[in-house]
Formats: sequence, C-alpha cells, structure tokens
Amino acid sequence: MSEGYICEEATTFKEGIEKINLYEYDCIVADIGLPDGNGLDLVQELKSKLSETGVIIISAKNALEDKIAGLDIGADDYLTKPFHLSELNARVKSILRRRKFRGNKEIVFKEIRVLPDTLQTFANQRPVALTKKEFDLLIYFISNQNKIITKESIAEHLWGDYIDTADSYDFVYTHISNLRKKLVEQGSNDYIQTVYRVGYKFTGDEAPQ
Amino acid sequence: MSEGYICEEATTFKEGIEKINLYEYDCIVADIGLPDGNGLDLVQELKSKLSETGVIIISAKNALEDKIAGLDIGADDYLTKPFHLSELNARVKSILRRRKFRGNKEIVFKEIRVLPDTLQTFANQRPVALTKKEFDLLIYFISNQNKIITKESIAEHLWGDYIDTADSYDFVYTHISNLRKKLVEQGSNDYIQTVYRVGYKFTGDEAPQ
DNA sequence: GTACTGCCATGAAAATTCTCATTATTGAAG
DNA sequence: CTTCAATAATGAGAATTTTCATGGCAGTAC
Repeated sequence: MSEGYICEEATTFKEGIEKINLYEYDCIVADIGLPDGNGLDLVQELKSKLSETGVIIISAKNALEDKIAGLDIGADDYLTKPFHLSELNARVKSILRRRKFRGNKEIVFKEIRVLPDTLQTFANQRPVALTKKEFDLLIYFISNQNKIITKESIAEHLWGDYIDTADSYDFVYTHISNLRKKLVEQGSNDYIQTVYRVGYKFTGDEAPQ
Repeated sequence: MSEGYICEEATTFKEGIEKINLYEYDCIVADIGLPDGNGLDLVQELKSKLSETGVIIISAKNALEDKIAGLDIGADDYLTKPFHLSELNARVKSILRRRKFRGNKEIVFKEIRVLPDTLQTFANQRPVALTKKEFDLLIYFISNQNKIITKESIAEHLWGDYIDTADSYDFVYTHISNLRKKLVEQGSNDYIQTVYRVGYKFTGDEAPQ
C-alpha cells in the first residue's frame, strides 16, 4: 500500500540523517524505536534544519509513550504502535494537504471570484459573505461546471459519511437556495440550473428551452 | 489507479450483461457510450435483477446528457465525460460505504455502548443524547483506545480539510468538554485522560500518578 | 387544456457547532 | 513552596447548519 506517494526508507538513524541532508522531503515518518541512538535527537535535527518538512513520530506502545508525548516534541503528529495503516495514511495526507494549500491561487468563473485560502468570495468585486458549506458548494459547482451533478454527489461531497439514514435532500435545497440568494444579491447572475429529478448544472450557457 | 478494488471490465453491453448474470458485484460503472445497443436498457436490466448493486452511469458530454439525466434512471449516480478519476472514485467509495454500513454491529467499551447505525449511544443502558460531532469523537476515541491521540489528529478526523487557517483548538476543547459532561451525567466514568500539551488518551486504566 | 403527483424553493424555527472570554490546571523555573 | 507562562476547561453567546412546514413548479395522465 504505497497510496500514490514516492517513498524512501531508512532503517537506522544514521542512514536517516544522511538522506535528510541529501534530499528534500515533504513529510517524514520517524520510528522512535530504531536500533541506534535516541530518536528525539533525530526529530530535533529534522526540525531545526527543515521547518518546512512535516514530521510524524511513531513509537512502540510502552511506558515510554507518555514520556515522549509529554515532551515538547517538534513533531507535527504522533502515533503509537500498533496502529492501522489507514491512520498513518490519514495523517500523512493531512500534513501534505496543509502544505499544498499554502499559496493557492484563485478560482474565477465569469464575474465570480473565489479565494480558497481565505474563504473569501467576490461577485463583481463585491464581497459575498458565504458560510463554509455555501463556499464548499460553490467550489464544487465551479470545478464541475457545465456538468450535471446529482443531489447524491453534492450530499456526498459536502457531508461525507453521515448520509446513511438521511435520504432527504432538504439541506441540499436549503444551501442551494441560500447560495443563489447571496450571489444574486451582489449582482451575479444565477448560474445554477436545476435539472429536474436529477440535480443541478452550473453553467454560463443559456438554459435549453 | 485501481484504488484497492477488485475490478472487471466489459467493453460491450452484451459482455456486460453476461458477466452480470454470472457474478455478483458491489458496484457497476456503466458507460452509456458503448458500440452496441442502448445503455439505458442495460441499466434497466441491472436494476431489475440486482437492486442491491450500486450503479453509476457515465455518458459522453453531448446533447444526450440532458435527456438521459431527465429520465427516470434507476442509477445511483450519474457522471458526464470528461471527469476526473478522483470524482469517479469518490462516488464509488460513497456507494460501497453505504452498502457496508448496513447491518453494522455495535461498539462497546466498558459501560458505554455505541450503535453507529442509528447514531445512538448508551451508558449503563441509559441513552446519551450526543450530537454528530460528539458521536464521531467518541467513536474515534474508542477505536483508538489506550493510545495517545493528538489534538491535531482529532481536528483532522472530525473536520477534515478546513483546518488550514484555524490553528486554535478551542472547538476540540469544547466538544471534549461536552462529551465528557454528557457521558458522566448518565453515570459513565470519565475515560478521557488529558495528556498535557499533546492531546488525549481514552482508556479504562487508572491514570499514572 | 386541467388535475395530479412528486420534486424543488424558501422562510422560519430548532438544533448544533463554533467562538470568545474567563477561570482552572499543568509543568517548569526560581 | 511560590510564581509564572502556557495549555486546557467551561459557560455563554453568536453563527451556522439542519429541520420542518408551506407553497410553487415540472412533467405526466387524462
């Protein structure tokens, strides 16, 4: 399970430090249980040289864990064995995502301009005060423009897992309604076309008669 | 990118229908643009025989899309070309998850019993009215019991992507506090140990002095 | 056309989530 | 042991999200 990352490995701290000095990494997963030396020193070394690189510490689950945990570790996250790979994966993803988001550009659609960094939106240079859900919804629409998107996929994207029992789409309707209202209030056109019984289509084209 | 699924493929509808009759699938992705016949017939055939199987329809992005979309398709989701693989992947995941969640068992930790299906929680047989976030938090604690979990990973798990600018953990504190209060009110012990400067540990053990 | 059914829009109320201010606690330093 | 700075707990208020009730609209049947 390499999950799409390019990985390298070191089985001793010495090797690890050598590699760190040679290459640049996005994220380092450090196991504090390797044969040589003290793992915390490695972390110190890491963080002093490469504050940009994410560091996740792994330690064996024993008495040590509380000690390490209590220390002012410079790590970005901490994990004790045994753990599920999915857990490690989630944390690596998290760190990489945080890096990637820095310096994100803007998204523009006609007179609408969205700044994902700051959660700001403008229509004709006028600010539109959107909430988080409305913002996510707008970004989802713009990144799927000219396509019909179903209510199901909207629900899935905005609410993830807890659409199990809920088979009503009232909340989708509500947020769509609010998003439309706020955009139009600031002078934008309403680009959200309703596709009866299916979902919506965000497009600058005229609606087919 | 096979994303961990076991896949099979059919390049004509004829082949597709044969396979469907032979094996049982969790989810079928049907492209409505194959050389022979009408794709909608396939979907009809699918849904009549296998209401348990999820179906995602793909169509080329052209005039047809609106027609198809407007039909009373029995499909669970609908996607028009061109699309990002990540989008297809998200929808497949969604459908599989919905299936998997059905008939989920209960999670028990000492006197606490959690029913993920119905979002219900009990402490000593007494119901505990938890909100969605509190519920997720409790499940995350129980499934990582006896491990220290950092504030960062709690934030990541419960809020996902929008922990970019937010580097305050006030909302974590608040939800922890509310969860503790509600559980204790129903006679449960407080199993949430605070690990200063790091996070929390959910455990039935006594706190080390 | 009219009637009908199911889907969608919308405003308002209810519930949840988040923010903020205040107080308490922890661990370190003197 | 006392003091201090940083972290955590907590209650209350603000904002957001969700639910609910009502009315409107699309498409079908007649």
